[in-house]
Amino acid sequence: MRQMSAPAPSAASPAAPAFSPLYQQIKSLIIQRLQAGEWKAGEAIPSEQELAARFGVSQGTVRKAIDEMAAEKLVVRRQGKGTFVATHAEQEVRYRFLRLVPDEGEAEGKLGRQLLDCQRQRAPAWIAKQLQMRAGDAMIEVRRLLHSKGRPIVLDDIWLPGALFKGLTLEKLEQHRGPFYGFFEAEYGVHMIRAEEKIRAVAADTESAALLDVPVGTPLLSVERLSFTYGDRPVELRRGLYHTEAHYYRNELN
Amino acid sequence: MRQMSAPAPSAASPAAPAFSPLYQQIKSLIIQRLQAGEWKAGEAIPSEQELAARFGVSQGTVRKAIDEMAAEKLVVRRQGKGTFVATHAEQEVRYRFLRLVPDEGEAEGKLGRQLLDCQRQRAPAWIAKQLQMRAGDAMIEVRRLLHSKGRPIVLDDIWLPGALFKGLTLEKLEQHRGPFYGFFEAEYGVHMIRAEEKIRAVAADTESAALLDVPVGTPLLSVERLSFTYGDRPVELRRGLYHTEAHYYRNELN
DNA sequence: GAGTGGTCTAGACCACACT
DNA sequence: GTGTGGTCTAGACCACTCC
Repeated sequence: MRQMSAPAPSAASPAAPAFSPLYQQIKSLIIQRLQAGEWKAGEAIPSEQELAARFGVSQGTVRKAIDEMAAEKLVVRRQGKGTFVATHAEQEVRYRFLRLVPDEGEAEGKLGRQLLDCQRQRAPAWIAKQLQMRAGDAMIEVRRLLHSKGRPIVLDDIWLPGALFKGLTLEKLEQHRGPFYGFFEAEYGVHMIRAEEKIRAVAADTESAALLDVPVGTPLLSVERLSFTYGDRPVELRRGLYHTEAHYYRNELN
Repeated sequence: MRQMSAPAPSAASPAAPAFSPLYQQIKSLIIQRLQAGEWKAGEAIPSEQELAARFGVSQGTVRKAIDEMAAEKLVVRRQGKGTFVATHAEQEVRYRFLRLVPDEGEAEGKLGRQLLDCQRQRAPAWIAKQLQMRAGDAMIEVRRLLHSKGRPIVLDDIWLPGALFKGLTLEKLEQHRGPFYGFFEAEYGVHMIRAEEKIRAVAADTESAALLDVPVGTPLLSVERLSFTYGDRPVELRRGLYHTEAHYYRNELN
């Protein structure tokens, strides 16, 4: 592989220079292979030496590519062992995207899970738009409650593209233990690597109030999350209603 | 400077190995100088070559130290020009810590600012604890409103340690244009480099409802922010109440 | 001991900004 | 042109894991 240089001025390339450093190109190639499922979640990818040989670049260049991927949490480095495809199934990073923390005792204990519903539907326009599908396309909706110390804390409404999650049923979800994202990786090869959340304060309506066991009108945190897989493809939309009486949403600003 | 190696087994060092890579030591040294105010906000720090010579290490080692500092936004690299002390005063990063976004039109227009109050007080226990001071120590409280398109959106209550912000008055705050954090840097040498937020949904009480021009009981986002300067020293506590009818709090998960 | 990632070095060359 | 950060290389050695 050779450094891509700036286009010659005489060449017919009116717009994008399409230039990028070697290590970025290497990074893209590795991500392509990740996306293709060449290595499964939790497995080791080839060593830096081997990748360097394979791509015909120095180890330092591969290293810089992998450094960025580690920073983006696409992979995890382990000294002496290798570099591994990141997974939501591991103990340390379970509920990586859940920022809800109890007021007392930093470490949230085990969360109880109660599945309410799992239906095949046609995507309404506002959901289809965010998931980059067409209105009316097949979509799966899952609803569930999370409990902490026996009390309902989170009411989640989850929407998934039907094309990616063929055969997903309530039974399958119930059989699986642990977070959904670990299940999605193992069962459908869909890795959530990044998400955007829109947070608002709303009042509980009659249905959510009943499910969360609070009076109608109670202020709740509405958390709308759009999750992305490789290549910035949106693959999940969910809206959570959080009861923040004894919990809070924790965020770090840098 | 030489690599600090693991302690000899015979030496009397029962606990902490106190080992760290060279580039981490360099990073600490540079941060110490930042903290000491050797270079002011927005100024250039010495070139990588010069720092390497000064510390007696290779340029690559200094580079790695500065890479981390750039990732933590302590410093900003500019190719061809140099490396600069990060500042909240620059146009691009103003309101770096404010995550509130209007529903329509990603780019928040100019925010109107209305100062309500600035008082010297004694810190109550719950504030003193978070700011790592003693209850009863001198503290400054500032209250303000932020407006968007003429409507009040944010009600902020800000608490600062009196010892660090001597002579801060309502008049001084009013004279200054732009975000508080730029003002704090320029006037008091206090750089906010990181913050933690605790977010909940609450109901507007009579006072906040009046100030934000909403009915009592309206769900509001309560955002409690603890900001830190170098060395993880907490130097500001604020609580904001956000009206999220036409705005939302945007967050990115990685 | 062999294999992996982690650190450090020295030097070459490129891209960019100022003057 | 000079000086800055940005990329790439090649090689040495260290730290950790597993056999």
